[in-house]
Amino acid sequence: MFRHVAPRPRNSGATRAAILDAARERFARESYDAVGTRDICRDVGVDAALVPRYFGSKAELFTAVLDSYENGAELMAGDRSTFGRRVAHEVIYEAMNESKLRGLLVLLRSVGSIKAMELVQRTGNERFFNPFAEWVGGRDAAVRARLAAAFVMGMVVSREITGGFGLKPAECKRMCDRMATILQDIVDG
Amino acid sequence: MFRHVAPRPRNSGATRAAILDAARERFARESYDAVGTRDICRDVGVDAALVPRYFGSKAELFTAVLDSYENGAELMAGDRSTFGRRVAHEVIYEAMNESKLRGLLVLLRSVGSIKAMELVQRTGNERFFNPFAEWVGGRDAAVRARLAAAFVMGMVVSREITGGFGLKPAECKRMCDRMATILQDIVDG
DNA sequence: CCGCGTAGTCAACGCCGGATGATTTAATGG
DNA sequence: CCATTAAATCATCCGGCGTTGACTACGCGG
Repeated sequence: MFRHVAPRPRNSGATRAAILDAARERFARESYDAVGTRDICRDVGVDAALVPRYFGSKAELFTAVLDSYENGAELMAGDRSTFGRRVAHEVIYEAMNESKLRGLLVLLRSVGSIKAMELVQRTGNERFFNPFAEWVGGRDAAVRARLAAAFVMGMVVSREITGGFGLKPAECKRMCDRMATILQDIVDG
Repeated sequence: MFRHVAPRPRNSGATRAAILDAARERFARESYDAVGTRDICRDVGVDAALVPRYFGSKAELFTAVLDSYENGAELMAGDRSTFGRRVAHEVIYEAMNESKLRGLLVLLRSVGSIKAMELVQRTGNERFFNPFAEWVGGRDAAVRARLAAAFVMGMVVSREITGGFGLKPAECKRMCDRMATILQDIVDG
């Protein structure tokens, strides 16, 4: 047979990075259990045996993905006074595929798999909730961070469960406004 | 060998019900993908071949579980003016194992499995969001129902992801109060 | 241009999932 | 008390999973 595509140049570093990238994509769409190493490697065009070779195991690849997302930073980037509006808009209007909040998706898709939750819990606390609480600051920062983060995650989950919000554009706008207000109130104190 | 336990009396209806019950339990704790028919049937003490026999397939057993939960009703039962306090307390303090909100767990554990989401979407809309929106009532009922439900689900997810809230009792109480206020505000208009 | 080291593939393993059809076991009515 | 019928089990299939170790082929230094 003819070779129709250029063969990937042999470069272990680049290949490893490509696998990590494909894994980020996959794990943002489906849970740890649902994604197979064969799926990931098919996306890259390499053999599945490279996962244990480059990462040790599927679980370690997953934690590498978790570490690759600056989970907290994505929420915290930007002006503080527009936090509510910014995040609400992101959650409701932006396709999560290209959203800055995709790191959150990886986290919340783990709900339901004991295996995945074990891998996620440390990241969830150390890398997301704690930094976010610090950013929130003020009285009861941990509490308010919890509330705000939960609201964001809940909206995402709610949308995923029903495949979109099923609302008219005008309703969507009002929902966005209200979500923004609630979030901002929480963050402001 | 001796027989140590009394054999289950042969009754297809009761056995079917027992399997459904065990499945409710399992699917409230782990996702569709993570739970195997063998797990469920081991809980009951019967052979895994009974799942396809009595329910057709694992997927149909799962939808039977979804239908068995009166998802909306659990949120809506009780006095309207205490909705916020009631639900907040339920989410934050009650072990989800015996909570009336367990039906919700089954729904949100599906986030992460395309297979499960296909099975869940209709239930999510028809059996949860729509009735809840009707119960909420008033201006923008659908919007406000979405917001309230998302908040509840988010708090559950957030707690699961980090294995508890990691807050001091006093903080927990303040979080509960604030959550109650926000929820009540949404439901009130 | 050749050989050596390594990047990548390949075939296979062991395991576990859901499903199937034949077989055994228990309850029931005559 | 036996025959019939339904209930439950058993052995098995098929496919997919993550992982392994042996193999192949590329690319670079001499």
